[in-house]
Amino acid sequence: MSSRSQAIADILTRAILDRRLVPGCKLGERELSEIFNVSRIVIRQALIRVADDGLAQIERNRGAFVARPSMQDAMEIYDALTLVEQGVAAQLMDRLGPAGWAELRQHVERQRQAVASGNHALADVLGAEFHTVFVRLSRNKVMQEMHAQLVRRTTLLRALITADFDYCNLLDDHARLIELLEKGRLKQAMDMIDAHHRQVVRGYIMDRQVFPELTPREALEPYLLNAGQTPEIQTKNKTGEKGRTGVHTHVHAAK
Amino acid sequence: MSSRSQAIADILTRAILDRRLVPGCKLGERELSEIFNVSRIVIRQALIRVADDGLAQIERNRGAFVARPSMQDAMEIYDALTLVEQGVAAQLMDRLGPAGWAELRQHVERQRQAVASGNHALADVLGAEFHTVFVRLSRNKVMQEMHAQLVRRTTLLRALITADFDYCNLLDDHARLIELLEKGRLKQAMDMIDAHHRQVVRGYIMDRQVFPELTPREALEPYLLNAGQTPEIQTKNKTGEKGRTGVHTHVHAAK
DNA sequence: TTTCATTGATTGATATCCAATCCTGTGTTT
DNA sequence: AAACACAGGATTGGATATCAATCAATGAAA
Repeated sequence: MSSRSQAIADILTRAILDRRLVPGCKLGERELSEIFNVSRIVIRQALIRVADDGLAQIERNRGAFVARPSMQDAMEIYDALTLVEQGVAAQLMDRLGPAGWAELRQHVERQRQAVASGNHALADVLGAEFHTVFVRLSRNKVMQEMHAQLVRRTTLLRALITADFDYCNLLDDHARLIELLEKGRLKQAMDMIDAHHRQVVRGYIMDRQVFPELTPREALEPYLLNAGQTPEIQTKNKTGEKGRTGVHTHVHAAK
Repeated sequence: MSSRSQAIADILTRAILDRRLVPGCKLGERELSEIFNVSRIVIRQALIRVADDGLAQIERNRGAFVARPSMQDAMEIYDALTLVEQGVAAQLMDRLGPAGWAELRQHVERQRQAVASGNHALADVLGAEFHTVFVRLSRNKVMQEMHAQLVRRTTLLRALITADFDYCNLLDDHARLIELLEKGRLKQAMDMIDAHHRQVVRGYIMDRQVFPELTPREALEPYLLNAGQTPEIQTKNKTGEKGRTGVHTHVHAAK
């Protein structure tokens, strides 16, 4: 197993992507160290990792906060995502074998079945996963990691916008993309990817107020099930928190 | 000013890219902490940053080493770089204004003058910088950072290969790329980028033995000029290193 | 009411200590 | 002599306590 700071960074990442830790939420070292029952140093290392991934930002002498990407950031992220997926599409058109196309079609089919059976949660996951599978078929780990990071950041964006529609569930887009690529119509496929993402960005309204839904402790509790072996700490916290538990703004105010 | 660990990570990165710290070189925490005169924890945080960037790898309970990318890694990195630069080329063809084209041409011209005046060092830097300028003109910070990371990794690769030719100095390629893009010949431009990179990878011979050219202390000394204020530590090290200074393999043996 | 100063809290960083793990050298056994 | 086992050293991963620097918020003074 890797280091504990990596494990904690993974949990924080999950919590952010699950929108349990919302953009602007303060990630205090002491608070997190008490939650995970580790020292502040491990937390710092975890925060460095999360910040390097673009999901948090560290301000000197102020602390770490869940990232609040701007509209400009959103456009840049989607532009980059478009670029990567278009490039992968071009590569796959040349290099992908029958087994690969079959896997893609099978994935879409599974999602179709999920939609048909009313399992919207699964359909959502499969819809988002399509892009990941798509890139994985390029058999390029470097590109996979780059793409995955971009996807994580788009997922974070979805905490800041009013999502009118589930863009990932556009089954038709995915199915048509496969069809176009197999027929060698690269230009049309790339335009579709571009339109796909442009449509999403156009729907963005980023002035939505983000307010604290959960405290970090509440947000992170579900991820600690396996490692929770110190109720003593929790009681200690309850008794030791004194008066500062009252009103706690967990949202980083815009400057 | 950012944190100390970030500054040290930057220095380590520079030293790796300058090939003063060669692939496989062990980056011991204690040794680095003595070199930079900081605590081991700061070094750990710096190493995490460098490793996240792909220039080092951390093995649990064994320590950090300068990354030794495989031939497979090299191909994937260049594939990704090709993909990104092709995508940027396509974007620039649509969106770049006259000022942008002028900047590109001016950059090539400056490199041409450097070559003409025999300043090969400057020509090298400008040649490598061309790709960076190219991507910067996309005005997409996300993509810029992604591209910069890929470039750093290719730079690391050059420590592992026998560089028969200076691929970045192919002035003609750069000039022709601009010309093609301005004329709207996207397909040809993209093929040129692909050929450019493919040519480089084909020239790679990665079974070159990497042997320790410098100890970390020697490698990092030039970067410490501004912050060097503790000769006391150095003398203490000299007297305190005892017998383990003898033969020290700085190269991580291949498994 | 505005400005300034003090105080409290948090971060950045150090030093020291301990446990776990890896590497190595030595000694023993076959 | 070769293979194995074991013990010790060295290094990493981590905890804890402590201190300085900085930010934020409160309260006092003009």
